[in-house]
Amino acid sequence: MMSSLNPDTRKRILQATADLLSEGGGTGVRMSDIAKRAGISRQAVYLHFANRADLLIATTFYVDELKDSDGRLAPSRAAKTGTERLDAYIEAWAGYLPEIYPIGKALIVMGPTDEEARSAWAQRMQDMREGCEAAINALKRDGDLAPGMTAQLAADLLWTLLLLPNWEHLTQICGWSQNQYLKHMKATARRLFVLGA
Amino acid sequence: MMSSLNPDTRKRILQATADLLSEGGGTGVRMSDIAKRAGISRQAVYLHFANRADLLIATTFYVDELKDSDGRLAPSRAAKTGTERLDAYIEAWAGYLPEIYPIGKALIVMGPTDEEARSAWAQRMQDMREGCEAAINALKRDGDLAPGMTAQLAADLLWTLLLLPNWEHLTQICGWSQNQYLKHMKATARRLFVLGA
DNA sequence: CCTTTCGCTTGACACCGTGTCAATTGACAT
DNA sequence: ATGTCAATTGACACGGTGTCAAGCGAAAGG
Repeated sequence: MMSSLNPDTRKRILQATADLLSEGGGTGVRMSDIAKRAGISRQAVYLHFANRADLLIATTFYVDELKDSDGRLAPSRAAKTGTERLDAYIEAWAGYLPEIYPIGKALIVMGPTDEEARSAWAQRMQDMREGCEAAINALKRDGDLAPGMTAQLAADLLWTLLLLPNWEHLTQICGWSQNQYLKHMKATARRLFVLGA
Repeated sequence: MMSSLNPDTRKRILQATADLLSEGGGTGVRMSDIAKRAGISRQAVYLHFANRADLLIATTFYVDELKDSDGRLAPSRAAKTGTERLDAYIEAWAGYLPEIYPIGKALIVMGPTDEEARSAWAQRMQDMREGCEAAINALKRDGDLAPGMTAQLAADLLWTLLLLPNWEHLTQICGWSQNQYLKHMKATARRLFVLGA
């Protein structure tokens, strides 16, 4: 339907969106700003994307592709022990977070007023939960899940712990570096979920 | 400055705001909705509150007063051991969360576009951090802080763990009951912060 | 060389929610 | 009766999203 349009222009829009969101921390970016940055008219943006939510969602995929986001998960899948898998998964996610943060924040911000944006982000979070479950299940398979922890409970907790707003809070309000985030999330997860840690 | 206006009307506005936010989960409440519910004109709301952020902030105080929010903290302050204090603080906060949730969410949602809303909520979170620090410090005083934990690190983690979006996520997405939230947060905090737990 | 098509531009406009303003009403006091 | 005062009414500006119609320039095809 929109296949007749210039794919270069489309890419410039996506890049402009990603850039502006990064600069603005995921907020305060209007359609007109994006158009200006891409060097086209505001209306031309609507020739390529139905609306703002649509554009933001397309930008998440653009960023994923650009940064090879799922290549990042390979070490986690390759891990032998559950503990290794937990570590590797947190490492992958922690690396992904700063990349997806601006656009993720933008989606979260528009969530309350836009069902499309809300459900697109919710879908990503569901995917992320599967990673958490897989790590926890590997732990359980090894008999290394901490006592008093069901797989369900542990997955819920790990999932919640790793949510983007927590990363934002720890790095921006508490002043943690990315390395500290990674280190402390790994230590926290071990302590919470791994038997005798 | 606005003291000449009818205090009953002011109260009706605040109550209408609190009610509507509760019903709407903190989103989708417009000035006109509030006015209608309070039985006055939209403009009359502006006679009592300078703007939407102002009204929301006043509503937080109204709710605090209505629910005796700081009376809730007494058990925490009275706790003898650090572990007791940690438990009591989480209990107090967990009881507060469902009450403040709708209006807190509304403030969070408008944060990105309204500095007044943003900083009002940030202030509440700073106050909450002091409670976290006090509990952690009591633990440290008792020599019961888990090894590898500095007071700073533990306070950051506890603070983050208890943030409103996490409560929202656990109760609304993961389906935890309020009792489960309370129980698992206490268990998680003990496991993370208390020596040999 | 003329015409069509295509990707984009230009400018106007509707909609929504917030916030502002001026004129007015109706009740209650002095 | 006069004034004061809370609140009403209706109009309007603004900013951001989304829509529409007309036009323009370059490239392609006869």
